[in-house]
Amino acid sequence: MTLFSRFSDHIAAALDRLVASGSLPDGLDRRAISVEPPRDPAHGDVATNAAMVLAKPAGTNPRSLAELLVAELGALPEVIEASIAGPGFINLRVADDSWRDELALIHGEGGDYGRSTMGEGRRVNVEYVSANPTGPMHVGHCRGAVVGDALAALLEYAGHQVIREYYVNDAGAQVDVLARSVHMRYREALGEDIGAIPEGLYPGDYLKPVGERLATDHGDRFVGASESEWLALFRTVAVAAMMDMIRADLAKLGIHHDLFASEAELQAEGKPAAAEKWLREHGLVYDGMLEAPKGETPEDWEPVELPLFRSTQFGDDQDRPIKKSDGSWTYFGADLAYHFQKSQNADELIDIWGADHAGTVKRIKAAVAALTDGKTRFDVKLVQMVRLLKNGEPFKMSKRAGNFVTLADIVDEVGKDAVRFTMLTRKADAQMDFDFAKVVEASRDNPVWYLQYAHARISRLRQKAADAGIALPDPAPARLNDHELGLVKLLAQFPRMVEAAASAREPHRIAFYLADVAASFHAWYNLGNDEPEARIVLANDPELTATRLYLADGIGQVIRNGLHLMGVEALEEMV
RNA sequence: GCGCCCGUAGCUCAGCUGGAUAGAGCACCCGCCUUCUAAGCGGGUGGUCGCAGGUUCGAAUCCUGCCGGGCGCACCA
Repeated sequence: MTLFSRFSDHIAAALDRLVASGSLPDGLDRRAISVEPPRDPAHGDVATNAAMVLAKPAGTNPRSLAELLVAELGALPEVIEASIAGPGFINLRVADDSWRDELALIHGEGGDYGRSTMGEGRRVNVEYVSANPTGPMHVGHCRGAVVGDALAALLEYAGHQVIREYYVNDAGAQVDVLARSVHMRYREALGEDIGAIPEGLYPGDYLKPVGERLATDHGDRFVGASESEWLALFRTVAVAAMMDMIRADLAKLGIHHDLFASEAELQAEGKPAAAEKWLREHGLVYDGMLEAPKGETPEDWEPVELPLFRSTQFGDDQDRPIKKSDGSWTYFGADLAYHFQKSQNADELIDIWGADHAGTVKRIKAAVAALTDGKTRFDVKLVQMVRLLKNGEPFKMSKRAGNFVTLADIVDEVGKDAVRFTMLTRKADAQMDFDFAKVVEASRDNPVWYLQYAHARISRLRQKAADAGIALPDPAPARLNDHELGLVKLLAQFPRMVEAAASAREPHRIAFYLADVAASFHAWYNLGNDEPEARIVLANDPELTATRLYLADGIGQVIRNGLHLMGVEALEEMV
């Protein structure tokens, strides 16, 4: 058990004893109690707000409750000082041995140090990427892909059962456009001069191989045929090819989904119709007139009666159509059924969307609330835009039609690790600059590099000791000095960071924490530049060398665990 | 016009779901440095947390109203 979770238990037990002795009423809500390191290390190692949070409901004042708690907590063997500060904080100073034990725990648990049972096995469906199957992944998809993937890993590590899902929009008009575009390429493959791809179709070269394959497989029988003869076939083949391409792009980023849900299959199985029926029975879908769009009304606006979902009943601004006037499902109508389907196999749902879809959050939240009776927790995480730069200047995209900066381009340019880490160095809902030059720069300014450098340096230290022929006895943790124990205290926060990041669903917190760890490691290492006796590898003191390597390895372990969560490789040496 | 997101040091951003004296990197200033192989190291200056109210023991954080920026607002996706 980690130190901070043990102290949570200590505090809970102390409160239990106060309840048992009649000093505190039973049944108080303890969820707001925090157990965390104080901002200022001078205040101690562990602080809790328990007295302040519980005083009012307990009908007492923070100060006197704090005094009772201090008496309890101060009696613990591993607490060497318990004091009350400010309005009622309880500060605890923890015995050095407890920190040494924590370092041993890091070694003992290895890759599992930081893993949590917080999620209690709850099934969480994370839907991310879900790019339309009409072309390769481009930069706009990249950030959401990384954030979703890192969040999935984080939730898994924090004790959830995670389903990584991709919704394939293979039923809408855009895939018909794709099929027609492929038909052009098919004719081209058969020797026809098709000229420029007409406006409105997908012009990209990536459709050529699809056309060629269709030409090979089917000859010229669809050249002059009417669309009804080939559209479905071309659509199926094209979507499959696009999804292969998208999966390959995602694989470059190290992303693999568990499940690809097809909108077309969903519709073929009658899921939207079933959802509509259910909603109508509950008075949540009715036939009504669609309101004109807010703001400027389009000139060609015509009122029309459509089946509308009562999303206003759940906080949306207007009721939303689930079918178009031609009888086909709207995107929302199908999406509603899709979320219902997801909710049947998961306890919680998370969608990762681009910020340009912010306007549709309310309606889909309304739909999930309606269909699950408000019982399924559902979060939509909006991921903001990424601005591409090179040395601070806007990155110019090629002007060639149909050419854009693809995800594959970016990964090929700077590597998977730089892409993934950088995408996680901002809150998802804040805009971000991605500078091609800076993310691969070998300098302090570049957190990916600085972090991998720290890890490589740690590997190098062990190598150096071996090269110097230093025989390493068992480490003697008692010889860790205060500065070094301070590093252990920072490492001990990793499990807390995992839980906090997972419950806030903010994987970027791991990135900031790791950058902090790396900076602290480098500072420690650099002490040896001025004072030779502060070096980690000391030929004349094998025991101290072993002790310091023990700490260095602990730092390396936490860095590895954190990077692993982010899907970034921990390097053994810089190349 | 309405909705959502954002506004923190000169710049780019954190700030652990309401805690203590608001932090980091860059830039700037002052030192140091041919190193545990390494692309530097140490320290310092710098803030009315957009503005004004409110909630309470306590607010950058929550609520309201303004100001400023971004995104969205059709049966598209």
